[in-house]
Amino acid sequence: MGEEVRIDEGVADWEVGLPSPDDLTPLSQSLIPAELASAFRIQAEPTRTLLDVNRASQSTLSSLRGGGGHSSGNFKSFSGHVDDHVIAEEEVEEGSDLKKVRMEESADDPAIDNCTDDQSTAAGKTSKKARLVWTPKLHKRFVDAVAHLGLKNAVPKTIMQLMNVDGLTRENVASHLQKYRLYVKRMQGLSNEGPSSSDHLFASIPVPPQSFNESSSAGPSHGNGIANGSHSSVGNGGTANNHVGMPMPMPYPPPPQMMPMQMMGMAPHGHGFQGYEAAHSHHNHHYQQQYSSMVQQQRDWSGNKYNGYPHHVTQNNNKF
DNA sequence: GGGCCAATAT
DNA sequence: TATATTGGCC
Repeated sequence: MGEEVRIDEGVADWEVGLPSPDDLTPLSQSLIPAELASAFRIQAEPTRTLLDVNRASQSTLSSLRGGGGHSSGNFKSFSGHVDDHVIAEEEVEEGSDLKKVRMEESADDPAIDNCTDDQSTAAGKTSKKARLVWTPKLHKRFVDAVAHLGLKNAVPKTIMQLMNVDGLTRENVASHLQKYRLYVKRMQGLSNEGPSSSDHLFASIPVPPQSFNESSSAGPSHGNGIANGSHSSVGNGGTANNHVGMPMPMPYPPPPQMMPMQMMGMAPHGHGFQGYEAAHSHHNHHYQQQYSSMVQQQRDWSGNKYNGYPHHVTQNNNKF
């Protein structure tokens, strides 16, 4: 507060301190090493000139502004503020796999005296927290996992294991699970009513019918109240809602063995994958959100095979 | 330690 | 707003 941005003859103060053009990787420069590109069958970008880049930018802009808008204006303006360091890469939902993009937060600026905190410390390693974005696909996997385990076993740890997603942590799942349970409870509560306008994500994927297997007897002597909620057991009684009687992903609990999903990567050979979900197509999803799927993170996603995406990022993507 | 949940932070 | 983190509790 109190910081004023003065604009003088087109030059704003905020420009001070920004890296000079020379320090930046020009857009016209390909960020993908040739070997990498060929490894992923990525067509080598024809060297672009600055002019090309500019032209492309303009056409992008005009298409965004123009009638090109697919849905109601829902695009993130880049003009805004760099809110949280989470930058999302648009995802092509159709048939495409998840992408994870890690943006390096130029946490630089040691110059900024009072860098209040954040997690400085850590010797140089500015590890910013990773924020996982639950894309429809990821969520689908999550729901499937929950469905496969009985409610009883659907705990963060097992869900996480079942999902078998590379950088996913128990905390990620726990957090999501918490929210998901709330959503499910709400839905069951008012057994008729569409989703509450929020949670488009959850609404787009039917919540699986209540536990099948899992002996109901085993009372969760544990503290949690989920199992024995006072609310009417949703059991079959619910009937009314549960929109589509969605075919269960899997009839019984045979180990689903989903194929590991790499959040960002995809097999070099492209679309052969996702067999599991492909089976049940509900073309009902029309999400109107930007599906930014990615995780911005700094920690090493141990287990990750690749890290980058052919798009940007990866500049200081060391170790290989 | 793991899990649940509510509240709170980012 | 969505996700993460924390604290209390079992």
